[in-house]
Amino acid sequence: MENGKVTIHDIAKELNIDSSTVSRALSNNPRVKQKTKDRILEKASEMGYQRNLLASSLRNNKTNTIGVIVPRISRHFFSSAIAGIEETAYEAGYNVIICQSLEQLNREQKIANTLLANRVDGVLISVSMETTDSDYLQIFKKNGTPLVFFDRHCDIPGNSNVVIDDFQGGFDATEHLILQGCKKIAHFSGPQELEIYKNRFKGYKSALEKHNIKLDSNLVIPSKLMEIDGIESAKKLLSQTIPIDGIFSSNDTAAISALQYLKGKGIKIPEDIAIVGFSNEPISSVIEPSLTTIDQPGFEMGKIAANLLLAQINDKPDTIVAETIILKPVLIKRNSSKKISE
Amino acid sequence: MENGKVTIHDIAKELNIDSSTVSRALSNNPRVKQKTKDRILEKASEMGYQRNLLASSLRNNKTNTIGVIVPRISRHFFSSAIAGIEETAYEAGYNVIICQSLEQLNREQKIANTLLANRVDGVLISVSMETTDSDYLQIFKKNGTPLVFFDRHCDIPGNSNVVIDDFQGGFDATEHLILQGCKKIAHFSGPQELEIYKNRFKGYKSALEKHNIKLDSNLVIPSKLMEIDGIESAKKLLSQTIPIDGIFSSNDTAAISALQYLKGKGIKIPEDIAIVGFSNEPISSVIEPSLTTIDQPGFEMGKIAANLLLAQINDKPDTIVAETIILKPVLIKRNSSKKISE
DNA sequence: TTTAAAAATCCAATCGATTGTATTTTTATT
DNA sequence: AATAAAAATACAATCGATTGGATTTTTAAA
Repeated sequence: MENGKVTIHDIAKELNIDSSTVSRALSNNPRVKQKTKDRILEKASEMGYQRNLLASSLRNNKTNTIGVIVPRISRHFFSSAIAGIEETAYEAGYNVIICQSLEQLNREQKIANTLLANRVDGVLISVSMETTDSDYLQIFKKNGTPLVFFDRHCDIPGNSNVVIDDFQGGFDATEHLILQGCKKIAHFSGPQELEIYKNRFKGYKSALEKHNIKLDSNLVIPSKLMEIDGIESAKKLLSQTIPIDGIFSSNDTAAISALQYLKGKGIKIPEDIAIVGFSNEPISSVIEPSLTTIDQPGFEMGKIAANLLLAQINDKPDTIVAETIILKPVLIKRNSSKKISE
Repeated sequence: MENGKVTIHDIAKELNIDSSTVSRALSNNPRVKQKTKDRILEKASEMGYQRNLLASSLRNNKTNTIGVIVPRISRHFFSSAIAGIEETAYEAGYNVIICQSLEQLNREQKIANTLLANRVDGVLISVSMETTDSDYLQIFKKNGTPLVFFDRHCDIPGNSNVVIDDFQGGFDATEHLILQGCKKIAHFSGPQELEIYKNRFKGYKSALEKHNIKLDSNLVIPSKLMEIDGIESAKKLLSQTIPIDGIFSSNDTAAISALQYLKGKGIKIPEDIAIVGFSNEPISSVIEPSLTTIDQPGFEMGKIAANLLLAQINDKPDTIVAETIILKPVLIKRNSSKKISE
């Protein structure tokens, strides 16, 4: 009371009954008579009672909370995924704790520990660019806390993932450029330790191969695909004096900054160089020329991932089966790659 | 142990000592001999011990966690503010729970209750567009939980706020249009129950007055300033047959969708109609023509708001003084308003 | 060696809600 | 009215960490 918080004991004292009866009344347990329930409920609201979830969770060994770790909440794909996660979780009576690693491994590790210390019932994660070593994630298995990857996943046996078909996405993006007439297609690749970037690169290679274009490793520029990296990669390409006519970037961020840089250098997009990105960030439809890209269904991925996680939380530990759900990517054709009018 | 979670009692049993000694050792209490501490610490890490923060917080009546409620995490301004909040909070040893109201009052209320039930030590809030009645926020005072507003605030006596000078921002935006030669300036206004939109509107009126332009209430279009509202508002303006030559929108979202709509209608921006937005979302620098807008220092606001909140958390309840910190807005001149080359 | 002081450790209550078991009260039956 | 059955409520332990006070052990001084 003094600290402003009313407990079931305060209510019990006021009504001269036992706190266990109050507890049962508040959770509508049939062991309490309706008349008593009414008295308790009224007194509770009169006193401004609010259940202490810390005590409740401690006793029940369940927090009804799931944690979400993403690189950054400001990225449209991730905020869409979070929206999907929240919708699913709220419907099932779960709360969601959102955390961002800011692409830093050490932050990601700290967050994971904090979530576990707070005894979340499960965690959804899309790992940072630095998470090339996923050993630390073993702690989830040790703790018996379900973990589900979405989008940026690690290849951990026995773990569930929700991803899009990155290989197909990379293939479609690259083939699209080829069909538009590009012969010398560069690729902005992300950290190859991450499955998604590895697979997008594989898709790129496969499309080239299909169309009998030889892979030129000088045209593959690895980076972390940040804004600055797009510019640096574009510079590098220009300095190489190999005349390229297309770029497939593993994300929109780098594609957009490269596009702006190249435009500033007087290079015509798409006439001189066609560009395709990946993710379909909102900015990609606004920039001029608008950016051709691969759409990732963030909201849907979030919902599916949350459903998978909730299933694991409610299943018995032995019953859990690892699932990997692969969604289809969709090529969004815009002006940055329009060499041929259809 | 069976559920995978090691407790201090498990460690105590292993070492044949009391759990209170383990607890003290883990928090480096001088009452425990160094040699014992070493044994305990080693055993703890060997067993994979992790402090149960639920139990700890319950006992200490402190969670070292603050809650943040924003309309949407995907808005650049808010994610910047969150970054500032997190930086400040982490440095001070606090965790942050991020929640989004999605501009819905009932969601905002639920979130507030959940945060209180989870016994966060304090809350930072930027209210939804629907929060025209802030009565429910009284629960924070009743609970003794510090609450600090940032950006979208309510006028609650005794509460601290961190805002920018919205009046000045509205004034600067409008005067800028006037100085560019606009005579008929429309205004997209937000919900007038929210202080920020009221003040931006006041700034608009004041600038008109200063330059002897009569306010035409037909040119003031109220809405929730969502993407769709920008388009609807633009349509409405065009249908009125009053020839306008400038628009000051209370946010970038509506400004941008209006700009795109008008462009689609063959109207030249800025030659026919000049546009100024508010917030400096990243997209505003990419769109063509780039959008003149008012920059809001989100990161800085987040840091200041978090510092205010932390001070309140650590102060004695009687010592708390309500503060309202007003930051200066900055006009970012871009092409959407460039009628006169300087 | 005795004894006081200091250091180290243990005991037990507490935080607030939950729940199995025990007890009391009410209702129904004879 | 007596008694069994059922309903309602009370008691007490528990979840895991913390902490004031009591007890034991160690160290130092006499």
